[in-house]
Amino acid sequence: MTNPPSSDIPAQYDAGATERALYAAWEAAGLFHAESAQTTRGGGTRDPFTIVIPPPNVTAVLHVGHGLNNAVQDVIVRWRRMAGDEALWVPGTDHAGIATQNVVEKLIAAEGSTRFAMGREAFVERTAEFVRQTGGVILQQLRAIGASADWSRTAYTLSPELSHAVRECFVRLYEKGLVYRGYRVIHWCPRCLTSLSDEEAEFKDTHGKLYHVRYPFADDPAQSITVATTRPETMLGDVAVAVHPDDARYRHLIGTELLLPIANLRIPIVADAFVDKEFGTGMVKITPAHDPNDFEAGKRLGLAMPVVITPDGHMGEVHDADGRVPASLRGLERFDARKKVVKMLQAQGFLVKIDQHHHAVRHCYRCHTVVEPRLSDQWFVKMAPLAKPALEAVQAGKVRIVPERWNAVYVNWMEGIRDWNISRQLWWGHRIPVWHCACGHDAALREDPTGGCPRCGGAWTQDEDVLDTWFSSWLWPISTLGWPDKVDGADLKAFYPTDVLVTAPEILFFWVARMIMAGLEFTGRVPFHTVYLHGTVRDMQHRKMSKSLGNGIDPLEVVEKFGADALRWTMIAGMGMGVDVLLDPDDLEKSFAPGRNFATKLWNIGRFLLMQVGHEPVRALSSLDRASFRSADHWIVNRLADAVFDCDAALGPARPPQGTWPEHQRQVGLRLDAHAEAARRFLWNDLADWYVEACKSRLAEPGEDRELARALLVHCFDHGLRLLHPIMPFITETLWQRLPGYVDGTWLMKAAWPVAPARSDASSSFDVVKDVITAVRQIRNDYALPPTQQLTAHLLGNAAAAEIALAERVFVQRMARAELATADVAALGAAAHALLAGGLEVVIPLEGIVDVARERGKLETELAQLDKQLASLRARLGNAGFTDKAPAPVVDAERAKDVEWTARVAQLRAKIRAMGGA
RNA sequence: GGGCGAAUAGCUCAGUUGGUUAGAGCACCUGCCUUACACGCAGGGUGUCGGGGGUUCGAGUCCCUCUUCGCCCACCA
Repeated sequence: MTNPPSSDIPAQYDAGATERALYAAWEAAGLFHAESAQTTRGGGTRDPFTIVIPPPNVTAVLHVGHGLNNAVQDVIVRWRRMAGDEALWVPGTDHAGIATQNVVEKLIAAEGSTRFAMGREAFVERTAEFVRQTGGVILQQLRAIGASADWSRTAYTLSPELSHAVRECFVRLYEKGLVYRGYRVIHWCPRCLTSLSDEEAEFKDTHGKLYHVRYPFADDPAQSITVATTRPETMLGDVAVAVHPDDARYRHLIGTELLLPIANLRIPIVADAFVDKEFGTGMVKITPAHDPNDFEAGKRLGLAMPVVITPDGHMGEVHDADGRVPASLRGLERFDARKKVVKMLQAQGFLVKIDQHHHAVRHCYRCHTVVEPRLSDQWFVKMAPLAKPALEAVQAGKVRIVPERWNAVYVNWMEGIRDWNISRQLWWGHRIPVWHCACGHDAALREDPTGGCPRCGGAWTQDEDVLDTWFSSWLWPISTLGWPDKVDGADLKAFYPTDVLVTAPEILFFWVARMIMAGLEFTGRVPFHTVYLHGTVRDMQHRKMSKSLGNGIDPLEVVEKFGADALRWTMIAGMGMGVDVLLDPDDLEKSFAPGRNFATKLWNIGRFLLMQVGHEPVRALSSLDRASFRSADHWIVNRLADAVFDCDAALGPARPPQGTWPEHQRQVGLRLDAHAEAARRFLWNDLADWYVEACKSRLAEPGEDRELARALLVHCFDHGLRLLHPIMPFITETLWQRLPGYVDGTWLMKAAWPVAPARSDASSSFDVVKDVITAVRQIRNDYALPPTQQLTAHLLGNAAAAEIALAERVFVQRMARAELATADVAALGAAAHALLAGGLEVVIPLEGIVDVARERGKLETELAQLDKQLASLRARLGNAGFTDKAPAPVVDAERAKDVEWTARVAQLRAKIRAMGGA
C-alpha cells in the first residue's frame, strides 16, 4: 500500500497546487508521448489515433476560444488513449504572416522606425527574434488547462522542415500548372499594403451612399445620361459606360461618346451582358482597374485599365492614367477624395442626387480597413481541379463534417470555388520560390539557384512576394508528420491520415477545405475522417468575446480561481453539438459554478468513500458472488453498465469502418456534453445519492456484507472516475491514485476505458424501494414535517400508518435499513410493495399526498390505448398480408412494432398488478 | 440575390427511424447545517413544443404554408 492514509485527504481540494504538480508528473512520466512503433501501421498492436492542433498564431495569448477548442481536443485524445489507441496530439504554432508582421510593425513604429526604413532583411530578422523571444507563450498556457499534447513534436509553420513542405508544394503545383501568375483586380488592403484572398476580405454590412452622377454627351453637352456609384472617386478611372445589349432604351446610344466629368475625357457607351437592366438607371460606369466586375468587362471589350489609386489608398496617376487625376485631387486620401469629388460634381452641376445605400463592403480581416479592389500582378492557385476530389471525399463519406448543417455549406462553397490568391506583398512568411530574369525566363525552384539565369546568364532574382499564411496551414496534417522530407518516415506512416480535426466553423474554408484538398493532392488520402466544428464562446448578449469589446474571459484566471477541471467541465458539459457556449465575463463565479460545484462534490464523494472503505484492497468485481448481492448492489452495477453504455454511445465510433462513414453513422458520436452528463449522473445521482447512502449501515459492521459493499463502492468509483477522466483529468487522477489497491506508478490517464459489467435483472426491486422513499419524502415535504419527526398515527390513523411510520424513521436515516438487513431480494420487493399499497389506502382520503391512484389510472388509460392501437395495427398487418400494396420492409417494421407493443402491454399489466390491482 | 438552418420551461439546449405522463443544466420557490459535501441535501414544473393546414389509429417528430430569427456564399454599380 503506497497510497496515503485516507484520513490525510484534505477537506478542501486545492486545484491550483494539485494540477500543477500532476501535469508535471504526467509529463515527466512521458504519458503525452506517442510512439509510431506502437501503432498497427508501425508494426505494433495499437490503433493509431491522431489529432493535429489548429495552430494558434505564434504571438497569440490564450483566450477562452482557444480554451474551448483545446479542451475538446484533449477530451477526445484522452478518451482514445484510455481506449487503448496510440493517441497522438500534435501541437504547434502558425507564423501568422499579416498578424505577426502587424505586431512587429507597431513595435518598431513606437521606436520611430518603419519596415521600409529598416529594410527587408533586418525587418525579417527582427520579427524572427521577436518570435523567438515572445512566441509560443500560448503553448505553455495550454499546459495549464491540461492539454495532453506530445510536446516533443511541437511544430511551427516557418520551421525549416515545414518551409520545405511549403516549397515542395508550391513547386509541384507550379509544375502541374495549378499555380499561375495573373494580372487582375484583387482585394487590396491599403493599410497592410498587401493583396488578400477572397476569404480574407470579409463582408461587413455598411450604411453607404449611392451617388447618381450625370455624364453629358460629348457632342451635345446639353444632353446627358445618369450613372450610379458608391465610390465616386473611382470615376477618374472610368473608361466607358455600359448598357445591356438588349436594353431597348439605350440600344441606339451604343457607340456614342460621353464626357467624363472632372477628368474631362471622352468615353464611349458600350454594351455588355453583365449589366442589370433593372438596377438604377440600367447604365453602369466601367472602371476596369478598380472593380473586379468592370475588369472582366474591360477585358472582354478590350478597354484601357487606368489605375488611379496608389497602393496606400491615395489618388494618383499610378498606371496608364496620364492626365486623369487633376492636380487638386492628386495625393488625396481616398475617402477625402470621395468628399472632394462629390463637392466638385455638385459645383459643376453633375451631381443628380445622393441615396442612402445599404450594402456589404469588404474589409481586411486583420486590420478591418476597407479593402480597395485594385489591378495587380499576383500568384494564384487554380482550385477547381483540387476541389473536385475534396468535394467527392465528403460526399462519399471519406470525411464527415459534424454537425451536419456544415456539409451543405461545404458543398455549396466547393461547387462555386474560385481561384486562390496566394501572394502577399509582405515580408514575414515563406518567400515565393520563383526566380525571374529580365529575359523573360522564370522558374519555381526547390533549391535556391547558385548562378544566374540558365537561359541567358543574366541576373536571376527571386520573387519579392511571400505566400499567404494559409498556404502553409493547408499542409499542416502532412507537414507536421514529416512530409515531404520523410515521406517514408515512421510518423507519416503511423499517424497519417489523422483522425479528428477540431475547429471553429469560421475557418472551414480558410483551412479545413484546403487541408482536404492538399491531403488528397499530395498523399492521395484525406487528412482526417472527421471534422468536428464547435461553437463560439459568447457573452450573455450573444456577442463574440473580443479584446475590443472587453468582454473576454481569461482562461488562466478561471484556472487560477476554480481549477482547470472546473473550466473544462463548464465548457464541455455546457456545449451542445456545434452550439455556442454562453458565459458571463462579469460573473465568473456564476459562469463556472457547474464545474466548480461538481469538482467539489466529486472531492467529497471521494473523501467520504475512501474514508469508509479504508486501505485494504478489495475483491475484483468478477470474483464477487452475485447470489449474495443486495438489491442495491444489483442496481448500482446496472447503473454502471448504463453509464458505460451511455458514454460509449455519446462518444460514438472512433473511426469509420473500412475507411468510409456509412450514411447512418455520419452524425453519430462526439457528443461530449452527453458523455459528461452520463458520467456526472452516475457519480453524483446514482453512486453518491443512493448507493453510498445505502451502504452506510453496511459498512459499519465488519463481515462479508461489508466486504461486498467495499468492493462495489471501489469498483464503481474507479470506473466512474475513468469515464470522467477525459473531461476532468486532474481531480479524477488524484482521487483514483488514492483508491485502495492502487499500484504505484500506474496512471488513470493510461488506465483502460471501462467495459460495461454484466447486467442483472434483479435490480428492479431497488427501484421500488427508491419509489417508496421518494413517496414518503413527498409526504414529509407536503406536510412540512421536520426530518426527525415521524409520520404519526394521528395523521394517518390506521394500522398501515405503523408501517409508514417505521419506514419514515428508517428513511430519516437516509435509507430503508429494514430493506438492507435482509438479503432476500424478492422479500424486499414485496415489503416495499406492501408499504406502497398500504400507503395508498391510507393516503387517498388525505387527498393528493401520494397519488398512486391517479398513477394507476394513467397506466390503465395507456393500456387501453395501446390495446386499441395494437388491434388496429394487427388489422393492418392482416390486410398487408393479403395484398401486395404494402412494401415488405414496412410490414417488417410494423411486425417489429407489434412485438414491441405486445411486450409493453404485458409490462403495463404487470406494473398495474404490482400496484395492488387486478 | 443564391444556399442552409433554427423556433420546445424564465435562460441555454436535448428529444436518434412517428408510439408510455415532452427531458437536462442553470435560474427560481419551499424545507433542512441529517456525523462527505450549504460549492450541499430533500421536495417542487410554472410548457397551447412559433401560427395555420395536412398525412396517420397516433405528430414536438413527417408534408405544405405563414411569421420571426440566424448562418454561409455572392461582381446590383
